[in-house]
Amino acid sequence: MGNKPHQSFDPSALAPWQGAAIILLDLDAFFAAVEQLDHPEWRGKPVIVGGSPDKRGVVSTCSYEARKFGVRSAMASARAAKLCPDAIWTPGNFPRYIELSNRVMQIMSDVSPRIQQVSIDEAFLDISPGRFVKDHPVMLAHTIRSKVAELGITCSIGLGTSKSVAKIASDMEKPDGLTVIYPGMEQAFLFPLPIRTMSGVGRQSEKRLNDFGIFTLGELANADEGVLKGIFGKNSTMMRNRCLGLNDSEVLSDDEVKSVSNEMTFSTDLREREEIKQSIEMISAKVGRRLRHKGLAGYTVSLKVRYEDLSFANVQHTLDRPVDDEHEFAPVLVELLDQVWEPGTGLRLIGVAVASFQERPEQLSLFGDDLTAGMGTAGKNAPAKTVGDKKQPRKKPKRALVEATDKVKNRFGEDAVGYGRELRFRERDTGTIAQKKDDYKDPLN
DNA sequence: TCTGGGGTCCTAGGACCC
DNA sequence: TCTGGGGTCCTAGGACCC
Repeated sequence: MGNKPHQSFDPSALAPWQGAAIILLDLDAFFAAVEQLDHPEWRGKPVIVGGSPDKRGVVSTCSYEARKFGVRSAMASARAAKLCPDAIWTPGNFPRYIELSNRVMQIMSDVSPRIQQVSIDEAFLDISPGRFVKDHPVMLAHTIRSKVAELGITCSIGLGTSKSVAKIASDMEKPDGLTVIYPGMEQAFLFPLPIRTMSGVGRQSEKRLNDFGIFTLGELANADEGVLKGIFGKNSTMMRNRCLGLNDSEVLSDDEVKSVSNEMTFSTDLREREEIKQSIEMISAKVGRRLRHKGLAGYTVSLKVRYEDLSFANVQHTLDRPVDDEHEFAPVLVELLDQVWEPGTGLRLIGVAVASFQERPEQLSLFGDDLTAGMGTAGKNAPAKTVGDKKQPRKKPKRALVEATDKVKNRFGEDAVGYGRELRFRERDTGTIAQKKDDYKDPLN
C-alpha cells in the first residue's frame, strides 16, 4: 500500500477504478517542514513551531526529528523543552505557510475543481473517473505527490471511495506516503481499526463505546441502533455508514464563515476588574478588525473565560442589529462579565466571539445607539430591543477613524497603531500559533 | 513543572407566540 | 380551574476537529 519512492510506473497495469475516487492530502509536519525549507541549517534537526515554554505556550507543529524525542503537537511547550532541550524554537511565519498552502491547493485544483479544504494543511479532492477527471485516480495521486515534492515539502495521501476511507488511509504511511484502498476493500481495511481512528469519535465517545464492548470500527459498524443513537444522536446513521465504508458525504467546499473569535491566555492570571476590562477591549479590537476585513457583522456577541482551575464559562447576548465595531460591542461584553466573574477570581483566558452574521452588513450609522442600554440587571433574558430613549445615547467614535486605523494596521502590522491601553497587555500575550481555518487566503493576523 | 487558539455542530431547557 | 402542543429563538455547555 505504501509507496515511498516517487518511481515511475505503468498506468496501463492498474486495475480499472469503479465508482467514486476521493483523495485526502495532508502536508507532513507542515509548519516545521516550511521552516526547514526556509532555513537549510535547520534541516535534520529538531524544530518546534509553537508558543514559548515560559509563557504557557504549546507545540503547534514539530519536525520528525523532534518527534523522536517524544515531542508532539498540542503538548505543553514546557514539557517539550524538557524532552528535547536542544530543539530549535520558532514562533512561526504564517504568511509564508499560507503562501505554500495556496500553492498546494492550486496543484490540487488543477487536477480537479472539486476541492474541499479542511485546514491550512489538509484538503479533500474528488477525482472520480468520468466525473471531474478522466485519468486513473492512482496516476493522479502520484502526479499530485510529485508536484508537491517539487515545492520542497512532502505530503501524505490517502485514496479511497469515500472521504472517511481517504482520511484514515492518509494516516497509514506518514510521512511522504501514498495509501490506496481499492474499491471493494473498504471493510477489510476499516473493520480491524480502533474506533478512535474515525473522525467524529473523540475521547468521550470512545469511552462510552468501550463500555458497550465496542472497540473496532467493525464492531461499531454492526453495533445496536439504540446504542449508537444514545452516543451520536442524530449522527448515528452517518457514523455507521462511515464505518461501513459507504460514500455518503460529497466533497464540497464550505467556505462560509459562521463566527469570528479571538482569545488570549495570559502569562499570569488576571484578577483586577480594570485589567480584565482592558483585555476584553483589546481582544474585541482584534475581532472587530477581522470582521471588517471580511465584511462581516454579527448579531450575537459572546464572552468566554477560563478560570484558574482550567474550567470554562460562556455568556452570550444577541443584539438587535449586527455589529462589527469593537467600540460598540466591547461595552456589551464588559456588562456580561459579571455573569461569569466574581471579584477576586483569577482568569487565565479571555475569549471574544461574534456570530450570527447577516447576509450583507449594512453601513452602520456614524453615531450608533448605545447597545448596552436596556441590558441592565432587570432581565438577563430580556431581548436587547432597547435603544436608549431614556438614557443618553453615547457618542461612538467615528466610523472613519476605525477604518483609518484598520488601514494602518493592515499595512504596517498589529503593533503600528494602538490605543494606549492595548500596549500594556501586548507583552502578556502568549503569542502561540494556531491553525486558523479562515486564514488561508487572508494575510491578516 | 502540564494543558493554544480558532472553529463547527449538537443538545437541552426556557421564553414566547399561536 | 386546569391544561394543550408545535414552532422558533435564545442561551449555556460540551464534544470534536485541526
